[in-house]
Amino acid sequence: MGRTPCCAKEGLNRGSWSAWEDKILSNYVEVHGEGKWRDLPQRAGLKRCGKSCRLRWLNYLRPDIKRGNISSEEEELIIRLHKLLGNRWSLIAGRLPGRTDNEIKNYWNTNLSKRLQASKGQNSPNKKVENPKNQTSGTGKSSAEPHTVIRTKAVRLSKVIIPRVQADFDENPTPKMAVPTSEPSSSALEQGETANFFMGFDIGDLLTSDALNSFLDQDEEMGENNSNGVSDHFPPCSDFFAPEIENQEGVSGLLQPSEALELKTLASFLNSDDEWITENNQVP
DNA sequence: AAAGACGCCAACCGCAAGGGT
DNA sequence: TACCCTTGCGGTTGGCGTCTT
Repeated sequence: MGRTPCCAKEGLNRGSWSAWEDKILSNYVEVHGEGKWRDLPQRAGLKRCGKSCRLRWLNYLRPDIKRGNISSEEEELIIRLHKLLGNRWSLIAGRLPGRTDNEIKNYWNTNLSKRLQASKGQNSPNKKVENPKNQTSGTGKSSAEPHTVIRTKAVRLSKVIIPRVQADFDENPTPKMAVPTSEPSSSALEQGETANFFMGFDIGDLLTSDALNSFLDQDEEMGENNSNGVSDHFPPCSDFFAPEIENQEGVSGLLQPSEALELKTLASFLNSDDEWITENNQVP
């Protein structure tokens, strides 16, 4: 017996939101701010569960939501970030201002995954290109062909995972992907300036568009990808990001303030005595 | 024109983390 | 330490519009 759904209470509305409900929710959040979602429906006078309200606000009603089609630039970024991050939709969405994780997830499942699958099929002539109609990712409505589904748990990132990196930051100040070594390098990490680097990239440089692109390009070049399209050579990039720190000023550039904070957090983590985990999940 | 198949996407679900007590 | 509550995440579903036959 599973847990009763959050909207199972009798009398609560489900399904599509009416314009009237949207207005009530928008007005309430604009006045009282986000948060306290559980109490919100009662306070606002909505017959919805808090979870539903939160989702509606985040995916549809927020004022900074960008409407309209995904541009080619955005699409390219999604593809590259997915290659790097896997199905970390919220992280990918964080790099596309105004886009939601749900929107990107849908766009990926309905457009990009099929297109990439088809192009892969073209690259390997022995493989038959399957009918895209048989490849809907999750509907279960039309999957006549069996296919492998890579599933990941929905988890929040709570630990910073430190890669084993070359200790040559001092000699190579220019952006360069560090190569994992057999031993974690403690000497470089003990030095203060190491905190300015992230996998061999200058953290300040990573906050610019060009450097981020360079970073993504080099990640793509890092050896084989696994079946999920994620580099096996390094753990997913997101594993290096620490949780956001509140009340710090962001940094302008392609990255969003929270991402800048993530890098800042990593930088401070490199100098901390907190838990260290290598790419093999071993504490050095 | 009608019916079935298909595609898209908003919304829902279950799970996990983190904070509070 | 254990439990509860809140929040956030990715996977999945259902409804509706469009396309095909």
